[in-house]
Amino acid sequence: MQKLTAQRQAILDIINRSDKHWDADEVAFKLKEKGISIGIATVYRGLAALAEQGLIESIQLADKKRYERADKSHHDHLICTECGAIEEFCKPEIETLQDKVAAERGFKIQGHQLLLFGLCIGCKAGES
Amino acid sequence: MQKLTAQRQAILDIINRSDKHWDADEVAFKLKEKGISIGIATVYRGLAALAEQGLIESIQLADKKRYERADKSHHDHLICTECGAIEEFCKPEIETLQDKVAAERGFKIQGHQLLLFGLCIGCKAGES
DNA sequence: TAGCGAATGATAATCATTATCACTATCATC
DNA sequence: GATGATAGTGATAATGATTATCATTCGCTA
Repeated sequence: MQKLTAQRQAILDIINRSDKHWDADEVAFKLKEKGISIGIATVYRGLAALAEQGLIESIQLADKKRYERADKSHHDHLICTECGAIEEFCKPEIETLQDKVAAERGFKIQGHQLLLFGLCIGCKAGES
Repeated sequence: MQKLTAQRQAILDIINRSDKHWDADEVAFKLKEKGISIGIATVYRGLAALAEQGLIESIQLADKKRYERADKSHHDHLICTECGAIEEFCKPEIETLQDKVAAERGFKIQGHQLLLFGLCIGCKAGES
């Protein structure tokens, strides 16, 4: 049984207070900044536990995992390959089509991940 | 300028001859099996080069990259979280919606990745 | 108060991937 | 044919995110 310990509450608090997509290091740094001392392994375990309990959301990028607040409606992500900015979007029609695909194949969906890679409006403007 | 060296041709040949989704280790093992000796770093570089040239396709999973033949029409993937099987599907309507989302935000799409996670038909049947 | 399961923290280990570096192959040009 | 420029190779060290280990500690319940 997972526990919501003081350390995990501190992690949750940081993530809940912003719209950022945090990685483990950033969370650890923020904790240090706030004068809270938590081992890096505990940060990783805490993030995994919170995500498992549905208290935060996780997205898996190529190199690392990032976590964000869970109290938002479901959405997917646009990722700028130039500056790394992460934007969110919501397109229920896409989800509907995904469900249809899965149903056609007798596949029981547990989750999905849709990432769109490209240039955000700012980086597109700065392109040669 | 990228070159299609003998090593890279050997790698390409392996991938083109099957419908598997290969990771670097599997390719290296297959090469060894065929009596071809290629350094592991060269396998990684070869796979990256071939993908960059569009001769093979790459998909980024959570833990590692996998590569597959490029001479298939575009598709996305269903991944069984139980047995690791990778199925392919094609849903042009989803791509259209993705383009629409990007256009709405002035985002210039370079690529995308859509993964559906769940239980394949076999594993679903075997569930308790 | 004792005992149990879960969590913590420091640190070592893992694993895919990338960097380094000395050397080689290819190819155009002198 | 020699020379250079450029890219590739292979062995191996390094990187970086994450996970495992293990002794210790916390919060509970019997």
